[in-house]
Amino acid sequence: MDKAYDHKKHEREIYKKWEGSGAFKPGKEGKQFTVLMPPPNANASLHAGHAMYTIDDIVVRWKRMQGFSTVWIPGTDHAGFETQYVYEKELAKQGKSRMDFDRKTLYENIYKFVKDNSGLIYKQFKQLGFSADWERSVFTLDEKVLNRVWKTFMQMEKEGKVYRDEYIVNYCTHCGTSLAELEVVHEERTDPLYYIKYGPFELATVRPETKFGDTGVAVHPKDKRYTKFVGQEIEVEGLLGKFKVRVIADEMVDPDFGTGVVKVTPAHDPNDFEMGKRHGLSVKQVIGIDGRLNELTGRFQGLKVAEAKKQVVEELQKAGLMIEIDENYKHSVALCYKCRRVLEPMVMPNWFIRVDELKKPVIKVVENEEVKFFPKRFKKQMLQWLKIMHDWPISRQIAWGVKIPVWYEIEPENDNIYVWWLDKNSQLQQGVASEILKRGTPLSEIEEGLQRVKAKTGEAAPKYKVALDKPGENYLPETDTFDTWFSSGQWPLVTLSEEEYAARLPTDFMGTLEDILKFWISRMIMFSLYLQKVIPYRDVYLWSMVADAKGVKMSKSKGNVVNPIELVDKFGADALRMAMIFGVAPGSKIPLSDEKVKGMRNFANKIWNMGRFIELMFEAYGKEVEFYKEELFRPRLALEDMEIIKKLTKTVDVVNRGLEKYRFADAAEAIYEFLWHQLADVYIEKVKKREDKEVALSVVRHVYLTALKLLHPFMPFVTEAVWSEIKDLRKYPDQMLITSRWPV
RNA sequence: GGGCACUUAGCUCAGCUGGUUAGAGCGCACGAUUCACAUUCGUGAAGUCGGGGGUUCAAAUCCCUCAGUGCCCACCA
Repeated sequence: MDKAYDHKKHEREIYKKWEGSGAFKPGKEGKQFTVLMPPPNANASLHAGHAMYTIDDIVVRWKRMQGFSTVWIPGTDHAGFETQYVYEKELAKQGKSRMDFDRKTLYENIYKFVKDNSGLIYKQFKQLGFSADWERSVFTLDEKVLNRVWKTFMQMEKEGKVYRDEYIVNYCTHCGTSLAELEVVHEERTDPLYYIKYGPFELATVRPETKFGDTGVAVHPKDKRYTKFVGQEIEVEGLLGKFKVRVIADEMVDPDFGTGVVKVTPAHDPNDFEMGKRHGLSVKQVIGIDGRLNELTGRFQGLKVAEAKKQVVEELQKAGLMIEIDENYKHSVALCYKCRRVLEPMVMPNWFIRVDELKKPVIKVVENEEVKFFPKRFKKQMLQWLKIMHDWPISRQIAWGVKIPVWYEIEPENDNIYVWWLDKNSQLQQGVASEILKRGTPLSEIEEGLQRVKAKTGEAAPKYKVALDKPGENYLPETDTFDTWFSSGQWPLVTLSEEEYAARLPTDFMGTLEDILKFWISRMIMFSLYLQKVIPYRDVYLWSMVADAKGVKMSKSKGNVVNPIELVDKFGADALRMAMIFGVAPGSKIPLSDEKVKGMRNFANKIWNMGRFIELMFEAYGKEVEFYKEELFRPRLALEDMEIIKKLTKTVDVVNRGLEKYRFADAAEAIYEFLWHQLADVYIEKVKKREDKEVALSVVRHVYLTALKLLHPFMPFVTEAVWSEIKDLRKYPDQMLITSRWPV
């Protein structure tokens, strides 16, 4: 054996051996144990967060050694919005944008992009030693997933759980899609608050540029100052001349804010939208999906929102309508979580799922702990969120995703379908579908270059059919795609085959990052209960962010991002894995530093050298030892022999209990302490002085081999490496550690 | 504004349902070492357990309160 453990010399080879032996496949015997891998983005490369999948691997290896028929099913996610965003950045480098492509081409290009960039993450997972059954890998755009997702949608549509509605959504004019509330990030900003003259009132607003879309003005019902105006139509002087709005009284207005008067712009503010709905105000859209003011804004048409605001403010001042400007107004603004631009609340048609009924059983299984959360506090977080969860907007206006299987019927006399498409010369065109057809453009041309279809909702909505294929001549497809979580939410049902449901559902363990608790965990429980009347898994273990040595969250802007693969190169996979676990409480941040990983590399080396020492001792004294394979010299054991055996038994116990409770650090620390400070520092030092070497060696061999098993789930490579180096000292020299029996 | 955590050695953190000298990893100081390992070994310094109050024979551990930090949610015209 070499003097020091060189991970580079062993890791690759050992992994090949495992994989080639079929060790990652479920055994034919034993109870089923199933773990699903949270699918990383298909085109992603490994980041520190992924390294935490180590926890899943520990559980899987542990159960496999315990004799369960264990399988860890991996997969990748198409990650709709995330991926399209990355792709568009690539496009921008070539001076192009998504607007240069029809939808079909854009999808195909992204598909190719993803294919070209996928595979890397699995390679990296393998470098970390993950023992998943790679041949079972599922991609969320695989045929079987698509079929399942469409089937689900059709069932929900049939049962009235799906509806279309005009709804105010957060729209990112840069990314070209609406976002669910969950995807919105809020940021505290200081912006000017404008006090303007507004008919008989004065009022405060941060968005004077939306004034063109005002259809009402609101006061608090109990605000005596304004009671006499309620219900009246008032005339307001505006930049485009005078206009009339109705005064409404609504509880939502805070009489203490500003002057206690609010202008109501239902098309461009979520609260105003709600208020408008309550009082029957009309919705007047003045900002388009391109982020520019539209034809209803006169000379301001075509200006981007920020520029429009500037000009409107100037003109209000000139017109004497501006009273004062508070420059230090603090409020939070909604930002796109991806591009960090300010979102534009916008009214547009969306597909929704009614969650009231669907979430009830979810709340039940969380409350009575059929699904258990580790650490426990996430149960509360989950319940809190489930209770306020409202209808889920599942449509996204991006090309990269699972298409919504719906077709709209174009009626000759109806203007309820609006389309954007690239014509024969690749020029972007838009207009009302029925009118375009009347003007002689064939439907086939629109379909060919189709970018987007926007169909009205409510009474004006066109008839539609739910179908995968075009149901008739005069139809245009829905161009929206499903929210990524709509497909990944069905993960347990698509990774397992239907024949396996009975045996492997619920699955046993789900370890994932806490920040997708609401996006993903909740939806999986919901879909599994709705579609199969079964919970998707019994135990959910949430891990937290991987942070730097100081406990600060890693981020590119702070420059403290650690690349796990570099650490693996430097110190070995075992060292990184152990560093992720050691000294980390469940649910807390995981501080990662070179020093820590280095320390664990030293531990790996210690393990190696203990093996080396034992081998050398057996070479020197082995001939005299009746060491019939892993047996102890029971009748001649010394007191210190009994002691170390007792300590081993205790360690087995602590490791088991730690793993059972998902207290991985407890388990890891116990085995670390035992191997290094009990076995190496104390017992082995005594062995050197023993006269009855044959007895001591039988003990050291037994204890060491057993301890290697305990350590294997945490540090699989080095343990497997020494295990194989000292094969002649073992009873079954050909047996691999990965499939050996867990000590009891 | 509502909720959930956290505040213990220089740093990052363990200390479960209260009970003998409060622990680990890293770091630090001093020393050792041809005999498995310098990716080593030994010895050691270092904490009034965020502040205040309470319960108890006994509190880092339970309760109240104050302060700070982090996270989740809601909302901000």
